[in-house]
Amino acid sequence: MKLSKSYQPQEHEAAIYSLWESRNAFIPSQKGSPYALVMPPVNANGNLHMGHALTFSIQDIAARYQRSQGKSVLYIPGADHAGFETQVVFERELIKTGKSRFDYSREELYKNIFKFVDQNRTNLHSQIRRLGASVDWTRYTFSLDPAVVRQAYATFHSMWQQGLIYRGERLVNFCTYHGTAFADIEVVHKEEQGKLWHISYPLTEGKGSVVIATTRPETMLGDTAVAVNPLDKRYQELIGKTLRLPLTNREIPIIADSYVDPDYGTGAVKITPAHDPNDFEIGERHDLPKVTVIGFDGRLVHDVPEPFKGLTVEEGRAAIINALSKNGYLAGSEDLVHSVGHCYKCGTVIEPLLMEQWFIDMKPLAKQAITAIRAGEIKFIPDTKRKQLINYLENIRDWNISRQIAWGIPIPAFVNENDPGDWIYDERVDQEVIEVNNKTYRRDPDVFDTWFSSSSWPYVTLGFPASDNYTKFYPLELMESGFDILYQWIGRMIMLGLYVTKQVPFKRVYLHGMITDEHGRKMSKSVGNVINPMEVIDAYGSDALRIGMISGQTPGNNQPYVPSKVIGGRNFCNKLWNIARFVQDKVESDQLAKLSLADHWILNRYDTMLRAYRKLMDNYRFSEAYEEIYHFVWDDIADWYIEASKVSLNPGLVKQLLEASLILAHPFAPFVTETIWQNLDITPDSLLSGRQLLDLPKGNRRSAANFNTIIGLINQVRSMLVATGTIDVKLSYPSSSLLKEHTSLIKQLTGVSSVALGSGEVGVEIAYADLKVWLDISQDRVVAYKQRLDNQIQQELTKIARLESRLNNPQYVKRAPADLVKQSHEQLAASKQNLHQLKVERQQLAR
RNA sequence: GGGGCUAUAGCUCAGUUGGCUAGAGCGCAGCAUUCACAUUGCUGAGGCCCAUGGUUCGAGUCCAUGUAGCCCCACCA
Repeated sequence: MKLSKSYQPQEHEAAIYSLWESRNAFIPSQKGSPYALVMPPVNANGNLHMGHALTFSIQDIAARYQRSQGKSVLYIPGADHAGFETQVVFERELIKTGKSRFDYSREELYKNIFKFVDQNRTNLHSQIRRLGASVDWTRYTFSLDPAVVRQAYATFHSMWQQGLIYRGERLVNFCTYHGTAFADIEVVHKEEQGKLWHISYPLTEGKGSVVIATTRPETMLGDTAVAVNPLDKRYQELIGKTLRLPLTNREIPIIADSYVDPDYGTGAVKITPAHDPNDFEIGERHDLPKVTVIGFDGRLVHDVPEPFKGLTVEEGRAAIINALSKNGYLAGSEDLVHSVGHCYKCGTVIEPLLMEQWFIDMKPLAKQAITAIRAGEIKFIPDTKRKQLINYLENIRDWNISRQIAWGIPIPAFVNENDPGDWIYDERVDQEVIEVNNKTYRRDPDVFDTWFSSSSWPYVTLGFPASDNYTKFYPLELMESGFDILYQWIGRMIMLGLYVTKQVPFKRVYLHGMITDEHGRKMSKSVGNVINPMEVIDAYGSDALRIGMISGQTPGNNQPYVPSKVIGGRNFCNKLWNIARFVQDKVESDQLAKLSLADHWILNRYDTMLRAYRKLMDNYRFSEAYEEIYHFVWDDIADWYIEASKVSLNPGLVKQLLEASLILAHPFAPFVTETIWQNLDITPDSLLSGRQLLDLPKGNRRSAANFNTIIGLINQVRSMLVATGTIDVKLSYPSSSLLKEHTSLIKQLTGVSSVALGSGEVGVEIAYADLKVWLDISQDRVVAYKQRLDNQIQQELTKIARLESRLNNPQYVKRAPADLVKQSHEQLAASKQNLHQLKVERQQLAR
């Protein structure tokens, strides 16, 4: 097919992806050493966003580059049921139809969400394809696939047996709107303006009272003690005595605990073990009863005096303050800013509530992980994330894995109907009640935290425990993810991976930042600055989006979405396209002619660039590697080599260079490079995808240097022409074979009207290295150019001064590496030579 | 309270173990244009690399302190 005038991505992308799939291009080659990476499973409840565009671009560039290195690359796609997240999205849809989750049984809800997710998944798959991700669809994994569930159960069971999982009544972070508990890590803390209330609790015996300070007066109804610091002189006498709890008349003890800070508030703290994590611990230490006064609906319940029963926490607070004040118990208040936990989805204040849940004892797991990370078994890009993760692991707390929602993997545990302490493991989760040893057991209605199952991702996707894939590809070479889930996913994968497989799950972690809008603000619907990656693809093409994501990108930092970078990428694709058009028009054979100076030059450039490119790609420095290939294609090939080819064509070499460039650019711009490949009759049956980098012959250095001199001279002439604003200039040159050979090129690229051999000095002289030419420009036009020359002379003089002082410094000569000193000498010599030339030229013009 | 990040051209950002005469894209100014490409070509302007001190022959890069932004963790009642 004849290539159109410019690259139109929309006309080719879909067909190209289908071609790759139909030719099994992304199934591991089985040749070469294995290289595996796994796509972080996409939440199956919405559309791809810019973060996905970034993450898949990075992963896919790595995957495609490794194929070009001859590796057997496995890149596994997947989706996550995303338990709570998805249920929230689904609920929002339900509310639009006038229903709520309470209109359905758990089973019905589960089925409906499954349907919703299933539709969404197909949509997501097509979006992943549009981004060009070279994933092996035959190994696609969904987090509710039997294998994933089986592994979650196996891990749960074995941890339970080893005592790493326990069930206990603890204070959990409960969202009263969503009706479920969360892990500590999922709670969002916000600074809020609040009040510290001072309340006076009278002594049971005798006169006097103790004034306590609290931000949550409503929980006083559940107080079971007041604590003071054992060393606090003010309260020394009172320890062991009792107080009468206002509004309830319950008697509570004054206890001593070193947790209490005598300098904060009044130095006396009310203790509510059922509603505050610290109080819970103090309660455990002092064996205090736990009085629950807030229910799972967020209302005051249970052991609460009548007037307050049924009020919300907020209403209760006001009512209690009012009652305390009326009865003379309120001793004052002060403003304070404190941090309050909120549900990360709906913003409801998280209530610490007593609840029985399944917990994982994280300390031993974290310890193993820290050891492995410290031993360097996992490389972090950037390395600072390693320190952060270790810091987190060192302070880790137990992980609550129970969730009170419908959408998720049911916990395979049953409790004896007649003995709440008798729990057994059983996988018959499709039954609510089972009989074991003539006893009736009822299923735990809860489901696993999604992260519990997704933390097994690196090995479940490979078919652990018994599969060739697992043996061959585990541990993964690369885990690429956003740094926002460093703790909840990366950390847990490492811990569970070590626990289950006895190996680290991956050798390298690459963490990208968040995509913000152009001014560094988070993309959010309410601000209205969200950009849909599919619309960017519609407008500029998939390759352009990938390049926009990757150029100027560094790991570990947030990065703004900058449209101009996408446009730059689009333009680059078009540049490749037009180089291909030139080849299609002008190159009729693959005959390799005798190498010209330009040929030697471009081969030299290729060699230099290829080495830099490889080194950068091997070190996951994609942005810089892209710059290498970008400048090679645009500056070297398009601006110089193709121009030289118009004068003198070496068909075989032009073609080879195009092929080589396409292979190099392919990881960044897979669609346009493959489209060109398919349309150019170069090896028609094969795909570009998967081709290995080409080694081309090296150019002769002297020949290359000679061509470089021509380039320099052309640049000088151009500069002069622009500075003098002249047209229709005749160029003459003294006898020189180098110049003679390139007269056409010089004429074409400078735009002079003629290039001819001349013996006399006409007009102004232009010199570059050992070449000189004359331009018939009258002396009076060169004022601007003279100014430029003067500037250049000045620059050269400062440079020489700097180099000389450096070389006159005996310490430098003594201590700097020898080759560096040698280089300085060379630079100085070159500078002096250059200065001389500039001066000669300047003198010429001065006449 | 603990941990971490950022500060470089008008904008958005690169700059690996110190060797920099500090780069890119976009933007800006001027010129060109039927010849692969206006998704173009050419020429150019534009920077006390946040501040101060230190280490070093040499610091954008390393160290310390400070200033200004930002993120994460945490049980300040």
